[in-house]
Amino acid sequence: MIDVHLRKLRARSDINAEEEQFIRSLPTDIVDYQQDRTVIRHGQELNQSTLLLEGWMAELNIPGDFVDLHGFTLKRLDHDIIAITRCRVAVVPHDRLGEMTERFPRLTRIYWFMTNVDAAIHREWTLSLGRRTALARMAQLMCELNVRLGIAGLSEEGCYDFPLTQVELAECLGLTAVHVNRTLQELRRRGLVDLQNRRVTIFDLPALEAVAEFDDAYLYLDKRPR
Amino acid sequence: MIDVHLRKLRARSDINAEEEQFIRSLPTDIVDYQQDRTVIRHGQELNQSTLLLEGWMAELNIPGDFVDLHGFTLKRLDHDIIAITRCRVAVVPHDRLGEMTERFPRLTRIYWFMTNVDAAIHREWTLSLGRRTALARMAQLMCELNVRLGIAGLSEEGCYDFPLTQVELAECLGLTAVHVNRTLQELRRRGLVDLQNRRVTIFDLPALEAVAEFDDAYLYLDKRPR
DNA sequence: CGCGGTGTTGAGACCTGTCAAGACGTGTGG
DNA sequence: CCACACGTCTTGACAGGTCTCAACACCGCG
Repeated sequence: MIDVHLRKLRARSDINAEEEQFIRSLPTDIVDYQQDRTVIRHGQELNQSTLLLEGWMAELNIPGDFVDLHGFTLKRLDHDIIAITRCRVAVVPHDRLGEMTERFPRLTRIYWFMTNVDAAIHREWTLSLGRRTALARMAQLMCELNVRLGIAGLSEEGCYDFPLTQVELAECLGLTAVHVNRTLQELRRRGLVDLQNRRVTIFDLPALEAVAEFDDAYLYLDKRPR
Repeated sequence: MIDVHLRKLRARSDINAEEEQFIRSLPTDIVDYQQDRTVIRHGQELNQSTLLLEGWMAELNIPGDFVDLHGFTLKRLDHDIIAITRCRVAVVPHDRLGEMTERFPRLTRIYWFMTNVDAAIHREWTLSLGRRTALARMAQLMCELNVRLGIAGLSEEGCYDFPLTQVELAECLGLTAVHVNRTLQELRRRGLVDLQNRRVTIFDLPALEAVAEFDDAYLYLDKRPR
């Protein structure tokens, strides 16, 4: 179950057997959440982190993501995290992560790195919101998710499940639902991509990337010693 | 010189004598940059990080900020960093930071925490760009800088130096320079804040915070064990 | 069958961008 | 000292992207 997480790590860093074993020993519990459940409330004191195994959570967290790894050092979040779909998560107590920082410096750097990648994605969104039109932002989101879901093994030939409603999608993009609707129509009209029945189908990836001015540098997909 | 950085750390975490000594031993060099110099180019391979001691750098880095601490694990940046003013920095080789992760787990968690705070600030900006008007965004920027510069000892009674031109400010806020100009006039007209001669003067902080819907939770100013 | 959530469409308003021009200040060279 | 260039700030008129409000269609579900 946790393999999707290891896949995500290994897209950016090598993980040796000892490290893998430690990672696999991190969770103490597996918990399921119903759709629309508030999983983490902002301000709430945290002593554990949440590794998403199945389902989607707000802020576009997908399987394999450590949705509140930053909570390990922040000790509380300044935003809520909501289960967009029914979800299954692995619970990792902060004590274990603290132990990691004591015993596995390299793994610590790797997880530190992962939170920095999350931050880089948010920086890119900030740029996107400031400088791009709704069409380009939407296109970029589709491109980014195609890559991230591809790593998780959840995207095939430009098709992937996308469980957000247009209202939720609008919140992600800083738009209104009405404008999201019109933007989606425009993307379909141009033959780039379609979103129907909670599923994205990319017809013309190069053209979509061009509209989005997509450059995957900010996803840090190259392996380097960390 | 590095005291401004320690002040920033101590606003959020206790630092003991041994840790302080190690922090003070981190830099190997002090370097000056001229105004408008590109300090770090995106994509460039990094083996050192840059601790800003004096001056401002792009993305609103102020004295005390580790402008590319995330570069320690990312190994390259996806954006440039430019000296907005003449700057003085301390250079910290990644080897030393690597050593920190081996020998000082608590300090590692604290610096990890600091990059997560930077990320939280960017998340807040993302929200801001998506949901707030130009007026509210500008107001929030002034509020945030008042707090951050206050910690650095560079703000007094709501007055602080602010070296950005309106063009640069526009880039930060995702606006045009023309609209920044009009927004500044509106803020002044309302008696909230003024920006003249590269200096911000806040007349009515509570009202400014109200316009900005400012809540400093995302700056994580409370001390907790990390 | 009715209801709520979701998706779709239209009309008009508003915020912000674009383009263009001028004012002001500062430093440089003659 | 003046003339000039340049960056920055300011203002105006207009265009365009996005929002708001409202209404309606569709659909799964109780």
